[in-house]
Amino acid sequence: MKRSRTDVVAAAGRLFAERGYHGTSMRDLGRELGLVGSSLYAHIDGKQSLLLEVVDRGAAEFQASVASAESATGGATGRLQALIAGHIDVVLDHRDEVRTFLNEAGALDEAHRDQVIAARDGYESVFRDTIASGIADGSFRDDVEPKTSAIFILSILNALDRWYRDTGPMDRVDLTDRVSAFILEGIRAPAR
Amino acid sequence: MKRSRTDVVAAAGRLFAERGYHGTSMRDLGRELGLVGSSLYAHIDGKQSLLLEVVDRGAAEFQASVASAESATGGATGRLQALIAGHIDVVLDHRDEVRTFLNEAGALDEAHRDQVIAARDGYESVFRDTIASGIADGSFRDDVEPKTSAIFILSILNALDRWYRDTGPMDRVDLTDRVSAFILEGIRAPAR
DNA sequence: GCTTAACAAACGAACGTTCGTTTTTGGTCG
DNA sequence: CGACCAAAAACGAACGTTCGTTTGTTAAGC
Repeated sequence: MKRSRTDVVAAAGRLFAERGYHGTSMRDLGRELGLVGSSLYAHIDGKQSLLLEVVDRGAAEFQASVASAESATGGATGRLQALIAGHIDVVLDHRDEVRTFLNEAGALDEAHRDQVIAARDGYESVFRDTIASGIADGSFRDDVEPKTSAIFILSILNALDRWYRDTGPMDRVDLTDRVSAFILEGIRAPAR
Repeated sequence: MKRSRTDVVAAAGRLFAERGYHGTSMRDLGRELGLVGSSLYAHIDGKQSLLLEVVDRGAAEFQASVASAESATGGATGRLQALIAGHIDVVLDHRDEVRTFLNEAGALDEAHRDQVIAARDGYESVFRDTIASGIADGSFRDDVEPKTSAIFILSILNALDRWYRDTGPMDRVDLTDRVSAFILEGIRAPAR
């Protein structure tokens, strides 16, 4: 049976996401593809480079998403909502790569791990800057801290894949609306 | 040098939290304590039972915290704030056990993993019920979903240990206030 | 001096990876 | 269309290493 390099990377993403890098053996990965472990080396350099490829794929999805949210209209609020919607789609459409990107970067060698951390920080800064500009133009409260709020928002978004299923009672538009409402309005009832 | 069982469990928590269960070898753990790997077996049954003990310790901290928040005053809002403050203290005062509890439960055998999942769900339900009672008495908006909101709140709280340091510019009271404000009020500026 | 802790050595199993060989594949030509 | 063939893919066996754990023995503490 002919397998392509892409098949191997996809299967690696699945297993790394599910069991972690150290919890996945090359023989496990082979079995996932109906192969014996050593056969994988016809397609890839080794386990570590496989992890790198999966993680890079996750990072690239976020980068593509943020690029397309650049053009959002509706001021800081509209821009933030576009960032949120884009993030949700990335997390849910590329679960395995994103999970690996978020949870298994620590298994990379130091140089690549530092790259991932820098990429995450750059991504976070887009949220931070959007919040800061919303404070400046009066869209957001002036007592929120951009840095802290950005982290709170990303904490919610990055945890979505742990519990949300497209097959559940809530569709993705509902989900996005609820996330946005929670972030923008909180849960307290407005004073009457 | 005399080591106690407690020392071993504490060191295991440290390494499991930092490198993951599968990323930590018994020889690594021995080295952490100035021992050779096989010496650990004078204190513990094996690696798996060590993981179980660390995870149980994390679960117990949450249980103790929720028990002491039972007596909070101030209606649903006060109760929720007490739950938040308690959760923050548990996460930051028991980082290693909590991290292991949250991230490494998948490395447990199925029976114990199911126990952990049940414990987490029970804990989440306290948040859910508090939110539901706050909706019922008018403290919270009536268009929030208790289940979804509880998950959002816990997503923020469980991610704290990834970025917050007590040594930073923000002390723990500040942190707790910012988290509470974000959850209760959101970030949007109130209409004028 | 008796219990407890730590050791060094060894166990079989599993790890990532290499290697030489066999099988499968897709294109080319009679 | 079937026969051939180079290239690619999969294999089984083996490598050196590391894994979790067991065992018998030595050192340390009350």
